[in-house]
Amino acid sequence: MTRTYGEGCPIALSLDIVGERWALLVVRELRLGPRRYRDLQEALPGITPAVLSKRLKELEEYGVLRRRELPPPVAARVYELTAWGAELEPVFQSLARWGVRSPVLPLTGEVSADSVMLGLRTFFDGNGDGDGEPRTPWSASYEVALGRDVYRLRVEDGRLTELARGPAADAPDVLVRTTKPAWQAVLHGTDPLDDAVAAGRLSVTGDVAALRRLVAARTHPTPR
Amino acid sequence: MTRTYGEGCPIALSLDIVGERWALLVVRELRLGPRRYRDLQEALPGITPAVLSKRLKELEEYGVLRRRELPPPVAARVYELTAWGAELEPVFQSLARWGVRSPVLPLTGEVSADSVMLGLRTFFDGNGDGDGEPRTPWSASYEVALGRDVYRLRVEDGRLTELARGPAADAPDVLVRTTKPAWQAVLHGTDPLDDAVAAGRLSVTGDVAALRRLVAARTHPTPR
DNA sequence: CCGGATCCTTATAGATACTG
DNA sequence: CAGTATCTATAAGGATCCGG
Repeated sequence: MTRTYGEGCPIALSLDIVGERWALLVVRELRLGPRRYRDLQEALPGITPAVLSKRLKELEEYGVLRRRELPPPVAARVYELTAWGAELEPVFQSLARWGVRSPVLPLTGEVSADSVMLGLRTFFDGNGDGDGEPRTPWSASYEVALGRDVYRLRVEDGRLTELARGPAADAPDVLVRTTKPAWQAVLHGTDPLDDAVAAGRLSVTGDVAALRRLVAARTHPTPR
Repeated sequence: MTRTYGEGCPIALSLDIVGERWALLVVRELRLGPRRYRDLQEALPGITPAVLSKRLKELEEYGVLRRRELPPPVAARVYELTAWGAELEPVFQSLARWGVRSPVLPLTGEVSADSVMLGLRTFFDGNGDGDGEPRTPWSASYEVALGRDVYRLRVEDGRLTELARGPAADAPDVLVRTTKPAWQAVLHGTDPLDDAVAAGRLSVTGDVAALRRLVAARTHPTPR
Protein backbone atom coordinates (compact mmCIF):
# COMPACT_ATOMS: atom_id res chain seq x y z
CA MET A 1 0.00 0.00 0.00
CA THR A 2 1.38 3.32 -0.95
CA ARG A 3 -0.49 5.91 1.02
CA THR A 4 -2.34 4.91 4.14
CA TYR A 5 -4.35 6.66 6.79
CA GLY A 6 -2.54 4.55 9.35
CA GLU A 7 -5.46 4.28 11.71
CA GLY A 8 -6.91 1.36 13.61
CA CYS A 9 -10.39 2.27 12.45
CA PRO A 10 -12.01 -0.26 10.09
CA ILE A 11 -13.52 2.58 8.09
CA ALA A 12 -10.08 4.08 7.49
CA LEU A 13 -8.82 0.61 6.62
CA SER A 14 -11.55 0.17 4.03
CA LEU A 15 -10.66 3.52 2.56
CA ASP A 16 -7.00 2.53 2.44
CA ILE A 17 -8.10 -0.36 0.24
CA VAL A 18 -10.92 1.00 -1.91
CA GLY A 19 -10.71 4.72 -1.19
CA GLU A 20 -8.25 5.62 -3.94
CA ARG A 21 -9.59 7.42 -6.95
CA TRP A 22 -11.36 5.04 -9.40
CA ALA A 23 -10.94 2.00 -7.14
CA LEU A 24 -14.56 1.63 -6.11
CA LEU A 25 -15.77 2.27 -9.65
CA VAL A 26 -13.56 -0.53 -10.93
CA VAL A 27 -15.12 -2.83 -8.35
CA ARG A 28 -18.57 -1.59 -9.30
CA GLU A 29 -18.01 -2.79 -12.86
CA LEU A 30 -17.41 -6.30 -11.60
CA ARG A 31 -20.57 -6.56 -9.52
CA LEU A 32 -22.41 -8.58 -12.13
CA GLY A 33 -19.51 -10.79 -13.11
CA PRO A 34 -16.07 -10.91 -14.74
CA ARG A 35 -14.87 -8.24 -17.13
CA ARG A 36 -11.92 -7.86 -19.43
CA TYR A 37 -9.50 -4.96 -19.25
CA ARG A 38 -11.05 -3.47 -22.34
CA ASP A 39 -14.56 -3.70 -20.90
CA LEU A 40 -13.46 -1.82 -17.82
CA GLN A 41 -11.79 0.88 -19.85
CA GLU A 42 -14.95 1.41 -21.86
CA ALA A 43 -17.18 1.39 -18.80
CA LEU A 44 -15.04 3.95 -17.01
CA PRO A 45 -14.83 6.93 -19.34
CA GLY A 46 -11.84 9.03 -18.40
CA ILE A 47 -9.72 6.42 -16.69
CA THR A 48 -6.27 6.11 -18.19
CA PRO A 49 -4.66 2.75 -18.85
CA ALA A 50 -1.90 3.43 -16.34
CA VAL A 51 -4.35 4.15 -13.54
CA LEU A 52 -6.55 1.19 -14.44
CA SER A 53 -3.55 -1.15 -14.40
CA LYS A 54 -2.40 0.21 -11.07
CA ARG A 55 -5.83 -0.14 -9.46
CA LEU A 56 -6.28 -3.67 -10.76
CA LYS A 57 -2.89 -4.63 -9.39
CA GLU A 58 -3.58 -3.09 -5.98
CA LEU A 59 -7.07 -4.52 -5.69
CA GLU A 60 -5.71 -7.92 -6.62
CA GLU A 61 -3.03 -7.70 -3.92
CA TYR A 62 -5.60 -6.71 -1.33
CA GLY A 63 -7.75 -9.68 -2.26
CA VAL A 64 -10.68 -7.68 -3.59
CA LEU A 65 -10.46 -9.13 -7.08
CA ARG A 66 -8.51 -11.77 -8.96
CA ARG A 67 -7.18 -12.19 -12.46
CA ARG A 68 -8.25 -15.23 -14.36
CA GLU A 69 -7.19 -16.53 -17.75
CA LEU A 70 -10.04 -18.09 -19.67
CA PRO A 71 -9.16 -21.34 -21.46
CA PRO A 72 -8.36 -21.37 -25.23
CA PRO A 73 -11.82 -21.23 -26.84
CA VAL A 74 -12.13 -17.73 -25.36
CA ALA A 75 -8.49 -17.03 -24.53
CA ALA A 76 -9.07 -13.81 -22.66
CA ARG A 77 -7.98 -12.66 -19.26
CA VAL A 78 -10.73 -11.38 -17.05
CA TYR A 79 -10.99 -9.74 -13.65
CA GLU A 80 -13.55 -10.93 -11.15
CA LEU A 81 -14.42 -10.18 -7.56
CA THR A 82 -13.32 -12.47 -4.78
CA ALA A 83 -15.91 -13.50 -2.19
CA TRP A 84 -14.66 -10.69 0.03
CA GLY A 85 -14.80 -8.20 -2.81
CA ALA A 86 -18.39 -9.18 -3.47
CA GLU A 87 -19.13 -8.30 0.14
CA LEU A 88 -18.77 -4.66 -0.85
CA GLU A 89 -22.35 -4.88 -2.07
CA PRO A 90 -23.82 -3.12 1.01
CA VAL A 91 -21.34 -0.29 0.46
CA PHE A 92 -22.61 0.22 -3.08
CA GLN A 93 -26.20 0.04 -1.94
CA SER A 94 -25.74 2.64 0.77
CA LEU A 95 -23.68 4.93 -1.45
CA ALA A 96 -26.28 4.77 -4.22
CA ARG A 97 -29.14 5.39 -1.82
CA TRP A 98 -27.30 8.39 -0.41
CA GLY A 99 -26.13 9.89 -3.69
CA VAL A 100 -29.54 9.74 -5.28
CA ARG A 101 -30.79 12.15 -2.61
CA SER A 102 -28.13 14.76 -3.34
CA PRO A 103 -29.61 18.24 -3.01
CA VAL A 104 -26.95 19.92 -5.13
CA LEU A 105 -25.79 17.72 -7.94
CA PRO A 106 -28.09 16.85 -10.80
CA LEU A 107 -27.15 13.25 -11.63
CA THR A 108 -26.64 13.64 -15.34
CA GLY A 109 -24.47 11.61 -17.66
CA GLU A 110 -24.27 8.13 -19.03
CA VAL A 111 -25.09 5.01 -17.06
CA SER A 112 -23.98 1.56 -18.11
CA ALA A 113 -26.55 -1.15 -18.76
CA ASP A 114 -25.19 -3.03 -15.76
CA SER A 115 -25.77 0.01 -13.54
CA VAL A 116 -29.34 0.42 -14.73
CA MET A 117 -30.11 -3.16 -13.77
CA LEU A 118 -28.23 -2.89 -10.49
CA GLY A 119 -30.16 0.29 -9.74
CA LEU A 120 -33.31 -1.76 -10.04
CA ARG A 121 -31.97 -4.06 -7.35
CA THR A 122 -30.77 -1.23 -5.11
CA PHE A 123 -34.10 0.54 -5.24
CA PHE A 124 -36.27 -2.54 -5.36
CA ASP A 125 -39.04 -2.27 -2.84
CA GLY A 126 -38.30 -4.65 0.01
CA ASN A 127 -34.54 -4.62 -0.42
CA GLY A 128 -34.43 -1.34 1.44
CA ASP A 129 -34.71 -0.20 5.00
CA GLY A 130 -37.98 -2.05 5.35
CA ASP A 131 -39.77 1.26 5.76
CA GLY A 132 -42.36 0.64 3.09
CA GLU A 133 -45.76 -0.88 3.60
CA PRO A 134 -45.81 -4.62 3.00
CA ARG A 135 -46.55 -5.23 -0.68
CA THR A 136 -48.38 -8.13 -2.15
CA PRO A 137 -45.69 -10.75 -2.63
CA TRP A 138 -45.41 -12.20 -6.11
CA SER A 139 -43.01 -14.40 -8.02
CA ALA A 140 -41.86 -14.25 -11.61
CA SER A 141 -38.83 -14.75 -13.81
CA TYR A 142 -37.70 -12.18 -16.34
CA GLU A 143 -35.35 -11.77 -19.23
CA VAL A 144 -34.56 -8.20 -20.16
CA ALA A 145 -32.59 -7.33 -23.29
CA LEU A 146 -31.25 -3.80 -23.52
CA GLY A 147 -29.87 -3.84 -27.03
CA ARG A 148 -27.35 -6.67 -26.95
CA ASP A 149 -27.01 -6.62 -23.16
CA VAL A 150 -29.24 -9.36 -21.81
CA TYR A 151 -30.11 -9.90 -18.14
CA ARG A 152 -32.15 -12.39 -16.20
CA LEU A 153 -34.07 -11.61 -13.05
CA ARG A 154 -36.11 -13.58 -10.61
CA VAL A 155 -38.55 -12.34 -8.01
CA GLU A 156 -39.68 -14.73 -5.33
CA ASP A 157 -42.32 -13.74 -2.80
CA GLY A 158 -41.75 -10.10 -3.58
CA ARG A 159 -37.96 -10.29 -3.14
CA LEU A 160 -35.50 -9.86 -5.98
CA THR A 161 -33.53 -13.06 -5.61
CA GLU A 162 -31.58 -13.14 -8.85
CA LEU A 163 -29.98 -10.62 -11.15
CA ALA A 164 -27.33 -11.73 -13.58
CA ARG A 165 -25.95 -11.13 -17.03
CA GLY A 166 -27.13 -13.43 -19.75
CA PRO A 167 -30.40 -15.02 -20.84
CA ALA A 168 -32.64 -16.99 -18.52
CA ALA A 169 -31.83 -20.69 -18.30
CA ASP A 170 -35.44 -21.81 -18.51
CA ALA A 171 -38.17 -19.99 -20.39
CA PRO A 172 -38.92 -16.86 -18.33
CA ASP A 173 -42.41 -15.64 -17.51
CA VAL A 174 -41.68 -12.34 -19.17
CA LEU A 175 -39.36 -11.44 -22.01
CA VAL A 176 -38.57 -7.77 -22.52
CA ARG A 177 -36.77 -6.31 -25.49
CA THR A 178 -35.98 -2.61 -25.49
CA THR A 179 -33.18 -0.06 -25.36
CA LYS A 180 -31.29 1.21 -22.34
CA PRO A 181 -32.78 4.75 -22.44
CA ALA A 182 -36.32 3.46 -22.98
CA TRP A 183 -35.93 1.02 -20.06
CA GLN A 184 -34.55 3.80 -17.88
CA ALA A 185 -37.50 6.04 -18.71
CA VAL A 186 -39.97 3.28 -17.87
CA LEU A 187 -38.21 2.47 -14.59
CA HIS A 188 -37.92 6.11 -13.70
CA GLY A 189 -41.64 6.53 -14.26
CA THR A 190 -41.30 9.26 -16.88
CA ASP A 191 -42.56 6.91 -19.59
CA PRO A 192 -45.53 4.81 -18.50
CA LEU A 193 -45.04 1.16 -19.37
CA ASP A 194 -48.22 0.91 -21.43
CA ASP A 195 -47.25 3.97 -23.47
CA ALA A 196 -43.82 2.55 -24.16
CA VAL A 197 -45.33 -0.73 -25.28
CA ALA A 198 -47.99 0.96 -27.42
CA ALA A 199 -45.38 3.16 -29.10
CA GLY A 200 -43.10 0.20 -29.71
CA ARG A 201 -40.26 1.53 -27.55
CA LEU A 202 -40.51 -1.67 -25.56
CA SER A 203 -41.74 -5.09 -26.58
CA VAL A 204 -43.06 -7.61 -24.06
CA THR A 205 -43.61 -11.29 -24.53
CA GLY A 206 -45.43 -13.22 -21.83
CA ASP A 207 -46.92 -12.03 -18.56
CA VAL A 208 -47.30 -8.26 -18.92
CA ALA A 209 -48.87 -7.99 -15.47
CA ALA A 210 -45.70 -9.43 -13.94
CA LEU A 211 -43.68 -6.78 -15.74
CA ARG A 212 -46.00 -4.10 -14.39
CA ARG A 213 -45.37 -5.38 -10.88
CA LEU A 214 -41.61 -5.29 -11.46
CA VAL A 215 -41.69 -1.71 -12.73
CA ALA A 216 -43.96 -0.67 -9.87
CA ALA A 217 -41.57 -2.22 -7.36
CA ARG A 218 -38.84 0.20 -8.37
CA THR A 219 -38.96 2.85 -5.64
CA HIS A 220 -38.07 6.50 -6.10
CA PRO A 221 -36.32 8.04 -3.10
CA THR A 222 -37.14 11.70 -2.64
CA PRO A 223 -34.21 14.03 -3.28
CA ARG A 224 -33.62 16.49 -0.48
CA MET B 1 -16.43 20.46 -7.90
CA THR B 2 -12.94 20.10 -9.15
CA ARG B 3 -12.61 16.57 -10.46
CA THR B 4 -15.68 14.59 -11.33
CA TYR B 5 -16.41 11.17 -12.74
CA GLY B 6 -19.11 12.73 -14.88
CA GLU B 7 -21.41 9.75 -14.77
CA GLY B 8 -25.13 9.45 -14.23
CA CYS B 9 -24.60 6.71 -11.66
CA PRO B 10 -25.56 7.65 -8.09
CA ILE B 11 -22.55 5.74 -6.79
CA ALA B 12 -20.20 7.83 -8.93
CA LEU B 13 -22.05 10.93 -7.78
CA SER B 14 -21.54 10.01 -4.14
CA LEU B 15 -17.87 9.49 -4.83
CA ASP B 16 -17.67 12.87 -6.54
CA ILE B 17 -18.86 14.33 -3.25
CA VAL B 18 -17.23 12.23 -0.53
CA GLY B 19 -14.73 10.20 -2.54
CA GLU B 20 -11.81 12.62 -2.31
CA ARG B 21 -8.99 11.77 -0.01
CA TRP B 22 -9.80 12.54 3.67
CA ALA B 23 -13.38 13.62 2.89
CA LEU B 24 -15.15 10.63 4.41
CA LEU B 25 -12.86 10.68 7.45
CA VAL B 26 -13.74 14.30 8.08
CA VAL B 27 -17.41 13.36 7.98
CA ARG B 28 -16.72 10.39 10.24
CA GLU B 29 -15.42 12.75 12.92
CA LEU B 30 -18.72 14.60 12.92
CA ARG B 31 -20.91 11.52 13.37
CA LEU B 32 -21.36 12.12 17.08
CA GLY B 33 -21.80 15.87 16.88
CA PRO B 34 -20.09 19.18 16.07
CA ARG B 35 -16.32 19.59 16.11
CA ARG B 36 -13.96 22.51 15.88
CA TYR B 37 -11.24 22.79 13.28
CA ARG B 38 -8.67 21.96 15.88
CA ASP B 39 -10.53 18.84 17.02
CA LEU B 40 -10.64 17.59 13.45
CA GLN B 41 -6.96 18.22 12.95
CA GLU B 42 -6.13 16.23 16.06
CA ALA B 43 -8.50 13.40 15.18
CA LEU B 44 -7.06 13.06 11.69
CA PRO B 45 -3.34 12.54 12.16
CA GLY B 46 -1.54 13.39 8.95
CA ILE B 47 -4.05 15.76 7.43
CA THR B 48 -2.55 19.13 6.61
CA PRO B 49 -4.36 22.38 7.36
CA ALA B 50 -4.66 23.22 3.68
CA VAL B 51 -6.36 19.92 2.86
CA LEU B 52 -8.64 20.11 5.88
CA SER B 53 -9.73 23.63 4.93
CA LYS B 54 -10.36 22.59 1.36
CA ARG B 55 -12.42 19.54 2.34
CA LEU B 56 -14.48 21.52 4.82
CA LYS B 57 -15.22 24.13 2.18
CA GLU B 58 -16.18 21.53 -0.43
CA LEU B 59 -18.32 19.48 1.94
CA GLU B 60 -20.09 22.63 3.03
CA GLU B 61 -20.82 23.60 -0.57
CA TYR B 62 -22.22 20.15 -1.28
CA GLY B 63 -24.49 20.38 1.74
CA VAL B 64 -22.86 17.56 3.70
CA LEU B 65 -21.88 19.78 6.60
CA ARG B 66 -22.33 23.33 7.77
CA ARG B 67 -20.26 25.88 9.66
CA ARG B 68 -21.76 27.33 12.75
CA GLU B 69 -20.48 30.07 15.04
CA LEU B 70 -21.24 29.42 18.67
CA PRO B 71 -22.46 32.46 20.61
CA PRO B 72 -20.06 34.47 22.84
CA PRO B 73 -19.91 32.33 26.00
CA VAL B 74 -18.15 29.71 23.87
CA ALA B 75 -17.21 31.83 20.86
CA ALA B 76 -15.96 29.00 18.69
CA ARG B 77 -16.81 27.98 15.19
CA VAL B 78 -17.80 24.39 14.76
CA TYR B 79 -18.60 22.09 11.87
CA GLU B 80 -21.61 19.82 12.01
CA LEU B 81 -23.37 17.44 9.67
CA THR B 82 -26.51 18.46 7.85
CA ALA B 83 -29.44 16.06 7.89
CA TRP B 84 -28.30 14.73 4.54
CA GLY B 85 -24.74 14.37 5.74
CA ALA B 86 -25.97 12.36 8.70
CA GLU B 87 -27.60 10.00 6.22
CA LEU B 88 -24.12 8.74 5.37
CA GLU B 89 -24.44 6.55 8.45
CA PRO B 90 -25.26 3.37 6.47
CA VAL B 91 -22.16 4.00 4.36
CA PHE B 92 -19.98 4.05 7.48
CA GLN B 93 -21.66 0.97 8.83
CA SER B 94 -21.14 -1.03 5.66
CA LEU B 95 -17.56 0.17 5.21
CA ALA B 96 -16.68 -0.73 8.78
CA ARG B 97 -18.30 -4.15 8.52
CA TRP B 98 -16.40 -4.82 5.32
CA GLY B 99 -13.02 -3.50 6.44
CA VAL B 100 -13.02 -5.47 9.64
CA ARG B 101 -13.05 -8.66 7.59
CA SER B 102 -9.96 -7.71 5.59
CA PRO B 103 -7.83 -10.79 4.96
CA VAL B 104 -4.64 -8.83 4.32
CA LEU B 105 -4.40 -5.77 6.48
CA PRO B 106 -3.92 -6.05 10.22
CA LEU B 107 -5.98 -3.13 11.54
CA THR B 108 -3.36 -1.56 13.76
CA GLY B 109 -3.02 2.01 14.88
CA GLU B 110 -4.84 4.49 17.02
CA VAL B 111 -8.60 4.78 17.21
CA SER B 112 -10.38 7.81 18.56
CA ALA B 113 -12.70 7.49 21.54
CA ASP B 114 -15.61 8.41 19.26
CA SER B 115 -14.72 5.58 16.91
CA VAL B 116 -14.55 3.05 19.72
CA MET B 117 -18.05 3.96 20.81
CA LEU B 118 -19.34 4.06 17.23
CA GLY B 119 -17.81 0.63 16.67
CA LEU B 120 -19.95 -0.62 19.51
CA ARG B 121 -22.99 0.63 17.62
CA THR B 122 -21.84 -0.75 14.27
CA PHE B 123 -21.20 -4.19 15.67
CA PHE B 124 -24.02 -4.20 18.17
CA ASP B 125 -25.95 -7.42 17.89
CA GLY B 126 -29.29 -6.68 16.27
CA ASN B 127 -28.11 -3.63 14.33
CA GLY B 128 -26.68 -5.93 11.72
CA ASP B 129 -27.93 -8.08 8.94
CA GLY B 130 -30.33 -9.80 11.28
CA ASP B 131 -28.42 -13.03 10.82
CA GLY B 132 -27.95 -13.73 14.51
CA GLU B 133 -30.21 -15.75 16.71
CA PRO B 134 -32.77 -13.63 18.55
CA ARG B 135 -31.27 -12.49 21.85
CA THR B 136 -33.08 -11.84 25.06
CA PRO B 137 -34.18 -8.23 24.76
CA TRP B 138 -33.19 -5.96 27.61
CA SER B 139 -33.19 -2.27 28.38
CA ALA B 140 -30.69 -0.12 30.23
CA SER B 141 -29.04 3.28 30.21
CA TYR B 142 -25.31 3.75 30.42
CA GLU B 143 -22.72 6.42 30.96
CA VAL B 144 -19.22 5.51 29.84
CA ALA B 145 -16.24 7.74 30.63
CA LEU B 146 -13.06 7.03 28.68
CA GLY B 147 -10.69 9.40 30.37
CA ARG B 148 -12.31 12.78 29.89
CA ASP B 149 -14.45 11.63 26.96
CA VAL B 150 -17.89 10.82 28.29
CA TYR B 151 -20.68 9.08 26.39
CA ARG B 152 -24.23 8.09 27.12
CA LEU B 153 -25.94 5.03 25.70
CA ARG B 154 -29.40 3.58 25.87
CA VAL B 155 -30.55 0.10 25.01
CA GLU B 156 -34.25 -0.51 24.61
CA ASP B 157 -35.60 -4.01 23.98
CA GLY B 158 -32.19 -5.16 22.90
CA ARG B 159 -31.71 -2.31 20.40
CA LEU B 160 -29.12 0.42 20.83
CA THR B 161 -31.35 3.46 20.58
CA GLU B 162 -29.04 6.21 21.78
CA LEU B 163 -25.34 6.98 21.55
CA ALA B 164 -24.14 10.50 22.15
CA ARG B 165 -21.29 12.50 23.60
CA GLY B 166 -21.76 13.82 27.08
CA PRO B 167 -23.11 12.51 30.37
CA ALA B 168 -26.53 10.96 30.76
CA ALA B 169 -29.32 13.42 31.47
CA ASP B 170 -30.90 11.30 34.18
CA ALA B 171 -29.04 8.96 36.47
CA PRO B 172 -28.03 5.98 34.29
CA ASP B 173 -28.40 2.36 35.32
CA VAL B 174 -24.70 1.82 34.85
CA LEU B 175 -21.79 4.18 35.20
CA VAL B 176 -18.46 3.08 33.76
CA ARG B 177 -15.15 4.81 34.28
CA THR B 178 -12.10 3.48 32.46
CA THR B 179 -9.55 4.27 29.78
CA LYS B 180 -9.91 3.94 26.03
CA PRO B 181 -7.46 1.02 25.68
CA ALA B 182 -8.99 -0.85 28.64
CA TRP B 183 -12.51 -0.37 27.21
CA GLN B 184 -11.32 -1.56 23.80
CA ALA B 185 -9.80 -4.68 25.34
CA VAL B 186 -13.01 -5.47 27.19
CA LEU B 187 -15.16 -4.90 24.09
CA HIS B 188 -12.83 -6.92 21.94
CA GLY B 189 -13.03 -9.79 24.41
CA THR B 190 -9.31 -9.96 25.07
CA ASP B 191 -9.80 -8.70 28.63
CA PRO B 192 -12.78 -10.32 30.39
CA LEU B 193 -14.96 -7.72 32.04
CA ASP B 194 -14.70 -9.27 35.48
CA ASP B 195 -10.90 -9.37 35.26
CA ALA B 196 -10.78 -5.72 34.24
CA VAL B 197 -12.99 -4.77 37.15
CA ALA B 198 -11.05 -6.89 39.64
CA ALA B 199 -7.75 -5.41 38.49
CA GLY B 200 -9.10 -1.89 38.66
CA ARG B 201 -8.70 -1.20 34.96
CA LEU B 202 -12.41 -0.46 34.84
CA SER B 203 -14.75 0.74 37.54
CA VAL B 204 -18.48 0.10 37.45
CA THR B 205 -21.18 1.77 39.46
CA GLY B 206 -24.68 0.36 39.30
CA ASP B 207 -26.06 -2.59 37.40
CA VAL B 208 -23.03 -4.72 36.51
CA ALA B 209 -25.23 -7.34 34.86
CA ALA B 210 -26.50 -4.72 32.42
CA LEU B 211 -22.91 -3.87 31.55
CA ARG B 212 -22.20 -7.55 30.97
CA ARG B 213 -25.10 -7.70 28.54
CA LEU B 214 -23.80 -4.64 26.71
CA VAL B 215 -20.31 -6.09 26.35
CA ALA B 216 -21.74 -9.44 25.27
CA ALA B 217 -23.85 -7.71 22.62
CA ARG B 218 -20.75 -6.50 20.84
CA THR B 219 -20.34 -8.98 17.98
CA HIS B 220 -17.04 -10.02 16.45
CA PRO B 221 -17.22 -10.61 12.70
CA THR B 222 -14.86 -13.31 11.48
CA PRO B 223 -12.00 -12.02 9.37
CA ARG B 224 -11.62 -13.87 6.09
C1' DC C 1 -4.41 29.68 21.37
C1' DC C 2 -7.59 29.12 17.44
C1' DG C 3 -8.46 29.12 12.49
C1' DG C 4 -6.61 29.12 8.98
C1' DA C 5 -3.34 30.95 4.59
C1' DT C 6 1.22 30.55 2.10
C1' DC C 7 5.22 28.45 0.17
C1' DC C 8 7.71 24.69 -1.43
C1' DT C 9 8.30 19.71 -2.31
C1' DT C 10 6.62 15.20 -3.46
C1' DA C 11 3.20 11.93 -5.03
C1' DT C 12 -0.57 10.76 -7.93
C1' DA C 13 -3.52 11.33 -11.83
C1' DG C 14 -4.33 12.80 -16.83
C1' DA C 15 -2.90 12.77 -21.83
C1' DT C 16 -0.77 10.61 -25.41
C1' DA C 17 2.09 7.45 -27.69
C1' DC C 18 3.79 3.10 -28.18
C1' DT C 19 4.93 -2.16 -27.59
C1' DG C 20 4.78 -7.49 -26.49
C1' DC D 1 -6.00 -7.03 -26.65
C1' DA D 2 -3.60 -5.83 -22.62
C1' DG D 3 -1.13 -3.28 -21.04
C1' DT D 4 3.92 0.16 -20.51
C1' DA D 5 6.44 4.41 -21.06
C1' DT D 6 6.87 9.21 -21.04
C1' DC D 7 5.55 13.68 -20.04
C1' DT D 8 2.65 17.17 -17.90
C1' DA D 9 -0.84 18.86 -14.69
C1' DT D 10 -2.85 18.68 -10.36
C1' DA D 11 -3.40 17.42 -5.69
C1' DA D 12 -1.54 16.11 -1.33
C1' DG D 13 2.33 16.34 2.25
C1' DG D 14 5.35 19.23 5.27
C1' DA D 15 6.76 23.38 7.36
C1' DT D 16 6.05 27.94 8.46
C1' DC D 17 3.68 32.15 9.12
C1' DC D 18 -0.14 35.40 10.19
C1' DG D 19 -4.30 37.81 11.88
C1' DG D 20 -7.88 37.98 15.52
